[in-house]
Amino acid sequence: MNDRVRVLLADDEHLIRGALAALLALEDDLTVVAEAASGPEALAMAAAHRPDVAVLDLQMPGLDGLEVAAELRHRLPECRVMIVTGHGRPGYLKRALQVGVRGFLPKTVSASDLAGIIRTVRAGGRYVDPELAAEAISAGDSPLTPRETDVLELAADGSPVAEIAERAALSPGTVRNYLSSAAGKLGAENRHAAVRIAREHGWL
Amino acid sequence: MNDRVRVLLADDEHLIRGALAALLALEDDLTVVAEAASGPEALAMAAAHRPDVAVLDLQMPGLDGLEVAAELRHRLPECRVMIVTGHGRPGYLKRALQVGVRGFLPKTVSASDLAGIIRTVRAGGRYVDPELAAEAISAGDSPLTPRETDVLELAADGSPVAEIAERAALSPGTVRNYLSSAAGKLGAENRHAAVRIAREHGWL
DNA sequence: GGTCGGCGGTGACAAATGTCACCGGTGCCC
DNA sequence: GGGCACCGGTGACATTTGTCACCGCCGACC
Repeated sequence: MNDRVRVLLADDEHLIRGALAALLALEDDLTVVAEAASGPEALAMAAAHRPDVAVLDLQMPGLDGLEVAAELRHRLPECRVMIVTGHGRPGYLKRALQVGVRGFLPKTVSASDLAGIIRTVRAGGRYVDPELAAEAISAGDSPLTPRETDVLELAADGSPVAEIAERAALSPGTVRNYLSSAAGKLGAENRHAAVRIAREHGWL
Repeated sequence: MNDRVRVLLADDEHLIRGALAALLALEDDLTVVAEAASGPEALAMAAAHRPDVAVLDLQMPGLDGLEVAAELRHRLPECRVMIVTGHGRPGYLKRALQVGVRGFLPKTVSASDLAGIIRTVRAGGRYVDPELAAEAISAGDSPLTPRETDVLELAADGSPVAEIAERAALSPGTVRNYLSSAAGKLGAENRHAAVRIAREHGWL
């Protein structure tokens, strides 16, 4: 395999994306074949340029990195996907691995590390930042049922129960039961603290 | 002035900081004399290297960009300060200008723009991203009194009123009055929605 | 001096919320 | 078939909360 590694770079922050592209261009065996500033754009560029490795920012307009990764898995199975994140909460990592992401790292790594990881992933390997991995493991799985998670998510903006019930097409009593149960499982004093705790663990 | 512009770069994300340093190094008239990964480190490096321009990320461990900017203003008045932010909420901009920041821009600008803005700021000019400026102006000032803001901040983690009252050394009744007043001013249905709205406007 | 806004407080009341017990239905697994 | 967990719901109850009126005390401003 003497071809250069074809890389797709997706990040909504031009400054970072441009800088990254410049740095990766310094590596002899890497070529940035496409750049994107949003989720949908990343998908389009991937389809057009068929990169070997896609480096996706977690937070992007339109579709976030995980959604793009899930799509890419179906549309371009041979393309390896890596997620780069600013300040990553655990939970994202787990979801990322579930959609077939091969690399997951914070932006605190150095550029030369990034290049090395791209090569590793290209060769079929995996890389997960040790610190994020440790956090994810210690955080564990969400104790909430799917429905509890849904309702808690609807409660996230501080809406009163009546509104949540309407949006969830549930009885207000049921909503309160779910919220009470969720708050109990999370050790929160009320649903609002529960939202915060779930957010911190990446369960929301 | 044929000296090169001495730049301090502070960002907790190595990847970005390194990439930025590499890009700025390509400019003939700019020199990155120091890098920092945290607020306190930024202050130390600034004191040691006395840069002409400090480029600070808004969110950093220890002290955030605004706090560093405020300190620098006293300790190194001749050093111009610029703030770079990922996804900036309005309100930060206003506070930034109040502590004497000369440039305020999102990370969506290009590297060449950044270099140009560094030169502008170095020459005594100012630069504020037009989009952020528009948001800040339309957002306007906080309608909350200082005390209301304090109490709302204590309510931000979802604590019950009794706990807020204790932490604020206030009577529970007074706390409820402040929260009610704040929610009214912000058009929120309850204090939790009020917290969210205040956050979105950068008033918290 | 008077007015006004912010601060801190009290008391009372209505509404929202949290909590518990309990119901039926479903699907899964042993 | 019997457990068991999840879903959706009802009703009752105590607590928390939001809301309002009203109090005094400052300090600023006219």
